[in-house]
Amino acid sequence: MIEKSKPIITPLVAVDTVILTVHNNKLCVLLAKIKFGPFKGMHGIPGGRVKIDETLENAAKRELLEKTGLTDVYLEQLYSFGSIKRDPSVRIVSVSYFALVNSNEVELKSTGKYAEITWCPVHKLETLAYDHNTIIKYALFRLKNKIRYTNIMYSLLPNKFTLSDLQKMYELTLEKKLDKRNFRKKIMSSHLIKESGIEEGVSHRPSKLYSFKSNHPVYVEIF
Amino acid sequence: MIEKSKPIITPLVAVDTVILTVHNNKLCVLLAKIKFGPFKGMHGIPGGRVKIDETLENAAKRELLEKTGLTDVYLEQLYSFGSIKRDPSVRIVSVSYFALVNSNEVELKSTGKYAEITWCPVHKLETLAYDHNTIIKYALFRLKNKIRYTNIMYSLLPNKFTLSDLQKMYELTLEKKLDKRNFRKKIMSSHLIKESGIEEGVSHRPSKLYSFKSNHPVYVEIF
DNA sequence: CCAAAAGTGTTGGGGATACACCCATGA
DNA sequence: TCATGGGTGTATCCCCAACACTTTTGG
Repeated sequence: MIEKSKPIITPLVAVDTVILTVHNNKLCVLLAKIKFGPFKGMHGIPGGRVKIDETLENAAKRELLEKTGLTDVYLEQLYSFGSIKRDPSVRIVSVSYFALVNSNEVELKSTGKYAEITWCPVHKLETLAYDHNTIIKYALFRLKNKIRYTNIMYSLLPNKFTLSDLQKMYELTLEKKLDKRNFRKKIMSSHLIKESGIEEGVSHRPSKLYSFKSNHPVYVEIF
Repeated sequence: MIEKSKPIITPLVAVDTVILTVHNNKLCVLLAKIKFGPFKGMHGIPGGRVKIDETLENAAKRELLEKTGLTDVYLEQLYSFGSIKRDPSVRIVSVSYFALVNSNEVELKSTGKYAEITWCPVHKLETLAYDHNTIIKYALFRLKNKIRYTNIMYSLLPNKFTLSDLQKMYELTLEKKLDKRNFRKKIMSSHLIKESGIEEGVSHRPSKLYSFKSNHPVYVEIF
């Protein structure tokens, strides 16, 4: 399987992962400051070469684990980008993924290749390395659509949450206010979540807590 | 950019294209009989390695041109498949595309790598080479969804067509009968097509001909 | 009793579905 | 005049959007 003494005439394969969360009441993406190469000093989403003996998804999971310490989150392949000069130094095809994480469960870790790692609001992005602005836009587009007919919000929220929490997630993602009564009707009629206790220690009427029935993707019309 | 005397430790990159059409009143996929390699003798969708100096989309267009002689058809990236053993002899990541063509405009051409090329009804598929059954299923899923909110049927039909022709395309793709009156109302209110003459030489009331206003993808809610 | 967020019902309009008959043409 | 497919309108239902007040708790 391994050929020797041949020039590389194939594009290389990398995986780039758009890791999204809600942090400080804003939809954010995980960015890393790049230490080496043509985009040294710029920020970008984490990524790296796919090893010969790992699947694309496993490469994305490896990246995710390194940067966030998380394993069981929603992860989905987005699109493959193959412009010839997206990396000016070498021909790389990037298979992009997007992940949804709950920022409270994450401790950001820098690793060898990156200088620092931060959450950056998706609507205040500087110019990023490679074609990463494009990739993030694509991820946001996909996310906006997908929350209308799946339960993938489970991956953005803690296990138990209030309906107001959930509504806020939808509002931040869709970038618009939603009507509270209609929102609740739709969510409840989707049967994706179940009651799961009562909030405590708040100085107002305590809300019911809910949790998703499934922590795996389920497809149902919601909106 | 080209490194010498190093073992290849990166997966190779290929493009596989699901070419769909309506032929003999059935939704069909273009299959090719494979001449060489581990799947010799089996059928599969056309594909091949991506060259170092061509984009993914251009690789798919090249494949399409070779097999069908067509250039200006609807072509969209589907998904990238990267199982480690999808090709048992070498690690290949396949970026899949799907295309819609009008079978009347196509003359199928065999080329070096493939023994024969045929249209095969998508619901009568044998077991194909690689993971090509999976890829085709994925393409059909995408197509079924996409015709509900885009004009991509333009690529499956001749330039001028009747509303009955169009309805038949939808029915074959969605695998269900549609109500004629409601279908026409929805299509007309989408404003995607325009009147374009009258049918001639039929032994019944001649139908109006229509054509798509745009032969490029347009997104509009239809169904 | 006040502040703060939770929780809850009704109405009206628009779009989708269901359904059946007349029309234009060639043979 | 008949066979063939082309072409059209209406009634109903359901879903969605719009909208404001009461409830519960802690301080």
